[in-house]
Amino acid sequence: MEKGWGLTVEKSDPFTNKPVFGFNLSPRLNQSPGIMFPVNLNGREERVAPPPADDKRVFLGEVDFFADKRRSTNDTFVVKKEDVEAATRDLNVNTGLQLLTVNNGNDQLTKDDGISSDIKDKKAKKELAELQDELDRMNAENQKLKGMLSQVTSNYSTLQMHLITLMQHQKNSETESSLENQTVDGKFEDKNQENRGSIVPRQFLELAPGDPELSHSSSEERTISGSPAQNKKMIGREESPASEDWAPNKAPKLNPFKPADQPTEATMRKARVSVRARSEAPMISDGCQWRKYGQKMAKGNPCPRAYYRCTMAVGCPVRKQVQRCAEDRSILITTYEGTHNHPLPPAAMAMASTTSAAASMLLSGSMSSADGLMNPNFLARTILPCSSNMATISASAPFPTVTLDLTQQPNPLQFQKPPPTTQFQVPFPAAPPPQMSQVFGYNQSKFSGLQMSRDRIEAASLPNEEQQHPSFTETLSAATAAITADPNFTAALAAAITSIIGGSNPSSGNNNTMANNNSTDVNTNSSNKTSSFSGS
DNA sequence: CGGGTTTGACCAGCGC
DNA sequence: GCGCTGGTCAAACCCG
Repeated sequence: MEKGWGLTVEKSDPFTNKPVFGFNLSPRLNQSPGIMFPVNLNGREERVAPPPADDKRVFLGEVDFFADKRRSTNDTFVVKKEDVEAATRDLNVNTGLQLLTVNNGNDQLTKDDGISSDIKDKKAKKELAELQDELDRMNAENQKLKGMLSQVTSNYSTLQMHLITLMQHQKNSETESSLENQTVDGKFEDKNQENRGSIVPRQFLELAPGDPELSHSSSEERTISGSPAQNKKMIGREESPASEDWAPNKAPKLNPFKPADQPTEATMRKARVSVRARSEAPMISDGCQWRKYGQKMAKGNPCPRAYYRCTMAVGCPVRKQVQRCAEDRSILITTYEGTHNHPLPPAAMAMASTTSAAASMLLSGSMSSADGLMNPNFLARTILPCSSNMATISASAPFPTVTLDLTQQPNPLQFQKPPPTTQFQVPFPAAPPPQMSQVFGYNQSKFSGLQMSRDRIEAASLPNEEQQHPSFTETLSAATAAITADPNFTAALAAAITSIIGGSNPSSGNNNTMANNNSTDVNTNSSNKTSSFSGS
């Protein structure tokens, strides 16, 4: 090879701006630039087909292959100066590649003069590259095994929950008819009907601990907890006098179902909905009345975590935790747990519906499809296909948690160019077991509507009645906007969830009699959003 | 004075 | 068994 210029060519990823590959060119690069590039790889020449002018991806893939090979050698090849100029010109014209460096031929010659040291250097670098490749392979294998372990664990949990659910449903079927006839008046029966169409799955409501009506607890049963000392002795601290009104703690005792049902109930009760929103206020106003009952410093976060319980009714089991995000203290993380057992003003009812719906959505989704829980991210994408960056589901947390991240605006591109359709698969099988629809109190079409929000986006212009549901994009955008404008975001958030679930009007829920209540906590704008989002 | 907050103590669960 | 951590309790305190 004669003296000349070394030529190193790299191409950057147009999105990340990072080099995605690079290679050295031989002196004969300019021979047939429009057809084949002679590329010198590890001492031998190969020819690389130039990319189709309109398809960069093909080219990227092809050259990526060579880029891998290039890692095993740091050869720099020598070309003539005039060839460099021609090659550069041809490259720019034919491929859009950029000439990054041109090595001076004299420097190259100096390197070539020390043949032995150069060979040693090459050998060492080659070994290093091989070790690096080996390390990469091991890392990849490790990640693969981790993923497999996670899947197996999740799958086990899913199957376990599924089994418990089926068992409970069987018991429900056995006891339902008799229980429905035992209502003191027609009140429960009416609400029961409403619950079936509510966004809150009936099972979830039934399991709402301490709910005197929805849990079918008779007044006599409710008074059982009036013996704190006894309860504390029998069940432990959770039945302490101070917590006697805390339905979650006494639910196992009051539940008419058999002990075999309790694991499911505990899981349902522990489902949580976490909302991340930017707020300078110490606590988000969500329409409920809360009493602070504790504060702790949580590990890994310099900001204390505050514990609140709902005080709108004696014995309401709903709790929430409020903590600022350690990374960004302008973000307030509010975690809700439980279901209200009392009438609520519209704003509070919206949040109650939100948390219940989101929690039940998580639980029902995970229990209905092993595939869903096997990959929590997949489940999250499936539940909220248009907002994978806004809603996440944690299956590994101590309690299943839905996290709604409302700190950022949705990415418009994400909705205009959705991911491949495989990510939009409905977690339910095409024909879900009939007991599933019954157990969770909503029909498949509603849940399917949740999955079809992308279709709604695409067909938003059609004046079809069924498409008048706002897409999740629209809803969440509006919700986020509402939060930005007003920390009292309950209705907007509820609207988002409600829309996802299938557009059940919150006012048709079990507390619809409160819809006309005048609550000072109700934000007018938010209320309007609620009604408009769930209008159909 | 009633209701809410603060804060140290207590308990349960979990990992080592 | 021990220590750590999260969750809760409850007396003391604060405030309107």
